[in-house]
Amino acid sequence: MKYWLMKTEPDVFSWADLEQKKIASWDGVRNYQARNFMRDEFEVGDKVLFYHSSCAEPGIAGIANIVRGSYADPTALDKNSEYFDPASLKSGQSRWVMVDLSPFKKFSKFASLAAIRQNVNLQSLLLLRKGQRLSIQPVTASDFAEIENTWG
DNA sequence: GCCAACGTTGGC
DNA sequence: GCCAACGTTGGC
Repeated sequence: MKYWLMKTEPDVFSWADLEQKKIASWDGVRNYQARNFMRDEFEVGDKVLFYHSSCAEPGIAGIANIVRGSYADPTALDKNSEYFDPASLKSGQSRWVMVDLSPFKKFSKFASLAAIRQNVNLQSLLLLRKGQRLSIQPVTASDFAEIENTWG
């Protein structure tokens, strides 16, 4: 089983939205590195730290489960979608993929970015690296355990 | 709203 | 294949 961190703007899609939907398609990823993680490495059962970004209090709200592996993201071909990708339409197929996930556990205490920063055991977390903008990041088993044990 | 740090695009 | 210009991310 692998561990990941996935960023989302809560104004667009939040942990509460995930709990309400039960199963959500993670569409709209338009970055090759992030796509390749989903396409090549994501497996059903992987665990995901659900991260709220670009908001008043950035941080991890809970843990989600991958319930379906990667498949074509159809929004790339949809002219009316904000995620429309002209290059995909031109080639006739979406070059982007998505996965499905479900809520697994809401954290008992929200793991704010500020609090994560202060944890001496999490200093190698990619999220804390300067200039790190990847919306999907791998997380080590030990970092995942530290986060779950501290805030889960 | 600012801006640093990236990623992508496109002319050459 | 280089690289300048441009666009995006995301914390603050």
